[in-house]
Amino acid sequence: MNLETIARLSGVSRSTVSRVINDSPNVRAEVRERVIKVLQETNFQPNLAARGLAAGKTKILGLVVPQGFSQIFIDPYFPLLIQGVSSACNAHEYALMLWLEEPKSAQRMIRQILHSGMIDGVIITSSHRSDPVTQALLARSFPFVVVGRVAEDLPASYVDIDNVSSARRAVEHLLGLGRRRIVTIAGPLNMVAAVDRLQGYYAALSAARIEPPPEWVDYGDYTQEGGFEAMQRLLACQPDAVFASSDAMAVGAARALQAAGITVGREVALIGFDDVPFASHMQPPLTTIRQPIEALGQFAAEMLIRQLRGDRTSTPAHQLLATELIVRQSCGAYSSL
Amino acid sequence: MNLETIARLSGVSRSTVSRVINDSPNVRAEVRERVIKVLQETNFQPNLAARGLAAGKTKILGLVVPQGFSQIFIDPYFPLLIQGVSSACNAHEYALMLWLEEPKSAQRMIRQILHSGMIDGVIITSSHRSDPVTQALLARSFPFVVVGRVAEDLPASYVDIDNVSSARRAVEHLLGLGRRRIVTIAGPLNMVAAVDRLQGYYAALSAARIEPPPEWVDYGDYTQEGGFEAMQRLLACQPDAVFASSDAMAVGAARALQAAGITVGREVALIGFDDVPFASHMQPPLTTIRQPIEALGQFAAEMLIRQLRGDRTSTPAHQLLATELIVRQSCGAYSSL
DNA sequence: CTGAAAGCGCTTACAG
DNA sequence: CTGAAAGCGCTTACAG
Repeated sequence: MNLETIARLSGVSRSTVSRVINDSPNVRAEVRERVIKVLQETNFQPNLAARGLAAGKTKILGLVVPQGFSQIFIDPYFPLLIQGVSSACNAHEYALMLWLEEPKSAQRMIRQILHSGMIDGVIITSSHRSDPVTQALLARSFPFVVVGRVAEDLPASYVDIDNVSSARRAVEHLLGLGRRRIVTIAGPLNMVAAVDRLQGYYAALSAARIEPPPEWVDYGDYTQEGGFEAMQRLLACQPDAVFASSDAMAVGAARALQAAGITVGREVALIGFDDVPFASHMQPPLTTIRQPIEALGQFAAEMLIRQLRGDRTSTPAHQLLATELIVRQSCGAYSSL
Repeated sequence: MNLETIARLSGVSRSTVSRVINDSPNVRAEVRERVIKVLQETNFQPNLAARGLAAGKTKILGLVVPQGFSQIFIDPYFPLLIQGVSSACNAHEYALMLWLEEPKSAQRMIRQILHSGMIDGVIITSSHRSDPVTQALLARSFPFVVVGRVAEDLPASYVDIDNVSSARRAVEHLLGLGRRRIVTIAGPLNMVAAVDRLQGYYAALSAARIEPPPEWVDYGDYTQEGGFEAMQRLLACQPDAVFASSDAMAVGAARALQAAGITVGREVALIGFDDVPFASHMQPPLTTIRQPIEALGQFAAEMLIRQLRGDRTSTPAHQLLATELIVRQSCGAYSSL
């Protein structure tokens, strides 16, 4: 079953069938209808390999998931993101290829993406100047979109949440509950999101005319252990609230607080960031900021598809999605219940 | 950069380069070496679209994830499975395409898989006789492997755990702890795994010369709510132990028990199945059976690749992987601690 | 063991 | 608006 067959069945040339399939305007309406009818009757699917070869377009998108990501299995970030990308692909008749980065496979992955002639564009979920994948994509001006904000001077489109204002909102919630000695466990500052969340923390305190001493800020690596250790150090500040910039670190912090005989939600209010499923099952359930992960994937795919349709030289697009404050018991808002 | 270029650089014909790339034996050793050297120097990647068109092979595998799957996000089954498939693909130089089933997209997905000329073979993660995807694959004898046992009379290769013996092991653990009134919450019996786990339950009791009355067996839909409701009904049997055939249902069961004032791990021992991350965070932590999910994905991909290399008419292969009993507090083994 | 040539199924200037 | 023809980059009988 190929174009030639469809052409014969509908009494036109192969070229015309191709035009109909690709929505070219240069087809007479009645001819178009005739061909479309045959197309539907035969349930025809053009051979993507041939199309890829002839036109340089395959209607296949790639998604690159960095290494560490898929290892944090308590966190459904990765499946939700895939879900979003996949549903956008479905909606736009694209197919999806997936690469989970492995230690030694980056070079081959780059080859497969850039030189296989198989992929129209790619979504990557982390990007910094030294990232070899980003490098390669930029060097060949291969179309791509990043999930997560990138440095200003990298000419790349991205989709992200507004980490600054989301973190600010979290801290403002604590302020609204009367908390004043609010410390924070920030993430690794080589990650853009970590920097932004810390900035949001400062912004909220500053607006409340609170100037946090340097000791109020400690750092973790986004893991429970990191949160636990940071919290132990922060206890010396005698905080009445903690903003942890990931739920995982909040879990660790809660453990450290409990170990010190402090009741979370009463003596110390605790707020996280992400809203992983486990957050609602903690004791006490964790107040946190929910990211629209699936939507991030969806918007990234749609941004990429738009970029593939239009001219590639257009200015990089940036899109920030809204987050949601999820109030549970750990911040003490319901402590009287 | 194409075969022609490589041919010129190494002083041979395009055909010979192709033979070297595809490990054809019909190349003189010194010529082969010369070509390989150029290949490495240029970091050449053959155009997969062209190869797909010419040879009908692309070195791309497909993975189909059924709908409900990706919605159970507390369960890392899906990311782990992808991880396994992906790492096998990396090891064998295959690339991976992914489809998450959506309500209306099955037909297009089938078209993309079967008729796009893009995919050498596909891994599907559920399969029953009426499944349209399975139907289509069988009808066209498209190469595929199933994760999860399929009915005897379906000529399909599969990888699975041994659900019967794993469930039996779980129930034997309860028996070994002196429990005798062991009830079970089975899964939906239209799922092969649910039937098998129930059979394992019967086998263990039968070997212990216990004949469970029909009331001891109730059913859930693998969700927490289902487990909660089933447990409420089972309370009338005055059980001293419960085998829930999924962790999610075990969580629901624990809640129902606690609501009835029963201490899990003391008055009633509880054991689950799956070992989702949440299992270890429950109160009390859940004893359960751990599945080697990542290995399932890996073995499925390798089985498929083997099938693609060999003749397709060989007998379907079946492979069962071992599970592990993870003993925590919910079964009461440590209740004296 | 090696090369020239046909062909895989599309798209797309080009000519009409 | 439509068709004949070239060409995308490979693989693979075929001939030597």
